[in-house]
Amino acid sequence: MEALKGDYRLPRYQRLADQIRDEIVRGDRKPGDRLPSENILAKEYQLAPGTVRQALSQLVDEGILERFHGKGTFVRRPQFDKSLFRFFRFRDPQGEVIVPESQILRRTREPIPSFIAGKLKVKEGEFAIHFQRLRLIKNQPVLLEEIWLPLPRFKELLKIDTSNLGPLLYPIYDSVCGQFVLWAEEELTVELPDSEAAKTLRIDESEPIMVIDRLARGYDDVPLEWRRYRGPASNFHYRTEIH
Amino acid sequence: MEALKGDYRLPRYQRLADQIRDEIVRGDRKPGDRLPSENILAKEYQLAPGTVRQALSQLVDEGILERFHGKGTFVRRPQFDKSLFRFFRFRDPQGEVIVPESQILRRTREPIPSFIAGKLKVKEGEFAIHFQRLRLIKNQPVLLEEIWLPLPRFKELLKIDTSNLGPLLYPIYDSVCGQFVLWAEEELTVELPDSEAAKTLRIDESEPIMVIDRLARGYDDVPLEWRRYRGPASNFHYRTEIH
DNA sequence: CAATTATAGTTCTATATAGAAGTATAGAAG
DNA sequence: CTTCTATACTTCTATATAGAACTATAATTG
Repeated sequence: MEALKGDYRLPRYQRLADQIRDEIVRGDRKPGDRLPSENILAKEYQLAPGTVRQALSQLVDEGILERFHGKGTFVRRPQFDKSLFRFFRFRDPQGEVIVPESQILRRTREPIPSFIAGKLKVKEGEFAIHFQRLRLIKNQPVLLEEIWLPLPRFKELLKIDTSNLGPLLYPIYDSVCGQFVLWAEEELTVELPDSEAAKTLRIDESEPIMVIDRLARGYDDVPLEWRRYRGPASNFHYRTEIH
Repeated sequence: MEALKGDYRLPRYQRLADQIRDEIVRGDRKPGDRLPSENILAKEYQLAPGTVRQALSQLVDEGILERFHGKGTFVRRPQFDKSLFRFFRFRDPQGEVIVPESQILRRTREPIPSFIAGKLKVKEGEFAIHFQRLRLIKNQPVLLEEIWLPLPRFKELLKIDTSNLGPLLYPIYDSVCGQFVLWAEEELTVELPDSEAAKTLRIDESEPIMVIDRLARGYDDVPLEWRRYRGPASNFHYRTEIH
């Protein structure tokens, strides 16, 4: 027999949804966990089954839960295997998704630059993890990646071995740090590379590069990761949907 | 006393939602129209109020209807005034939205090129409207636009005066042709301009340009419009969200 | 042992009902 | 005329209930 927390003036289904979302955000319920059945939740909270169902429906719409007829309701686990590159939008000239290899150049712990601190909503001077990765296709560099992760949250990442990290970091964030990327915003510009980037990408400094800044967010829209891609603009192919 | 059409094996709320969506797609109900109240719909179709409400909720989620507490349920009208450039994603270097003027260079009726016919799901050789627009900021060309519209659907557009067309075409599609853009997909590449485009944009042929292909879709995801933007890649700023 | 059947648990669909809360309008009161 | 009040209509919240449809497991049957 649980009690609903939160503002009593809000509708009951809303308060229940808030409460369950909170349990997930705080880590009390983890991706893959099954929730108590609708009927059991109804009894626990002294609500009608329909009210419970309405609360769960809202969380399903938010992408936090998923339901399976006859099986149960579960905290949603990202389908990294299914849509491998949910956020990876680069394509070859034919429009097919490319899967470049990845090679980690650096992993350091350093004070976060103020520009990125602002994006990640972190105090200036805080420490962060800084990854530098090179993405290659047939040993030809195609992308240079700078990745910044705020530090208390991702500290486990400093411990693990970087050599056997695959190209997909988001599943690692999930499994190692319990951090869960739900959506992201990206900004694209075309620039000329600085001399260091030109050298790493093995291009001339006069060749334009595509710059993609991404801010990835988790539950509650909290900023989790900032990254910047840089690669030769020629043969670049980016695809997106607007709703 | 109406009867539900559609496959009788589908749930009733689904059949009702399909039916109402169909009425909107066919133009029997137009943006801004108010639907009969939930109770009246329930009586008309011999359904429980909750079942009707579930059907309407689905259409609200799809973005086709909107509800107002105490007022009624309405066919959604796009908020062109509110988010002026819902699909316009170019920004200045500071990230602010730019509103370039627009100047229509051509409006012709011609056979649709096969590449675009495929995108618009139209038979090759069909006729279409082809707009060519130039977008300028302080009389400086920044974008060249090619717009293709399939012809039976947009025939009213051939009649109207092109001189007083504003920068926003989608409200025109809605008011003049009853066509309603709901979402779009875009593909970005960087290329070198052909000599004609270079001349129109007043740039050198060696200066890279950003190419954005957009396919805009309406109810039922039917392709409505194909357009291609081309503009100097420098000072380009594109922003999007991925979910 | 393998295949079928029964059973219990889950979500899903649907009905019926009641009152709260917001909106618009007509009429009364000042 | 302006303001308040009553009324009717709308969506919104909530309860209670029943059975369908789907899943997993245990028990039974061959």
